[in-house]
Amino acid sequence: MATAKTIPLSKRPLNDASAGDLANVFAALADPVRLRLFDLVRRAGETGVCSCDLVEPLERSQPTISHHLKVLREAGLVESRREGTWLWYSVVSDALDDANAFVQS
Amino acid sequence: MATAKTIPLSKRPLNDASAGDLANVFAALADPVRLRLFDLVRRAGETGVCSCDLVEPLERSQPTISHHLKVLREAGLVESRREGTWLWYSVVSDALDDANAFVQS
DNA sequence: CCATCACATTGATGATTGTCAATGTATTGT
DNA sequence: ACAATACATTGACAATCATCAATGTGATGG
Repeated sequence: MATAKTIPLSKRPLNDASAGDLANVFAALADPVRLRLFDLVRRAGETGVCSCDLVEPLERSQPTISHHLKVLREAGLVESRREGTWLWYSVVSDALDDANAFVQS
Repeated sequence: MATAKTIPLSKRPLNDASAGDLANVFAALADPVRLRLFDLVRRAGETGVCSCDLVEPLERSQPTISHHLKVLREAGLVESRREGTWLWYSVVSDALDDANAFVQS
């Protein structure tokens, strides 16, 4: 007899926990400035981009950019590496896998 | 000589307008209840699902569900069709195309 | 016409958010 | 040690949001 446990994960409706996790990722992308930030970081590839080069093109104050980068970092979408006084941001690979799977199907 | 106009759209950094549109879509998905709502509606296929069947599984009040469905509708992700006193919700096909393209690359 | 059912709208409340000026904290070069 | 640079944190404010109780609206059936 078929029980809930026999239903493959992908066929089961979203439970509250997974929905919460996914919603956090989408929330990180739910702001124009953060979307453009992520886009710029992603374009920079493995090398990444210095956050000092992100303030001007986005026309926001330095604290605002810093705040948005923190949101992206805490959502697991980007990571930073110190190089002297600079911070280089790059995308976390596979960070968008769940989001991708959800939006795809 | 290469000018900005010769760069294909997909290779250009996100401008503010497209970022705003995309952010609106992600904002609609940035809530656990709405994610699960969208998931349930999508699972219902072309037929769609009566919104009366969405209140109980999500454990929210009827006005709250109604509010979230409105958000999804205004984001262009779902549409509704009247059937007597009921409203049947179904997904708008291709509504996630832009989001998919962004998350994919 | 009236009661009922399905759903939307209103109004209120507490929580979260985007933004910036001011300030704090590392790190580097002198 | 000091000044300068890069970035983070704090504190404040207006705006938006998720939620629900109460109420409104529109369709159906008797």
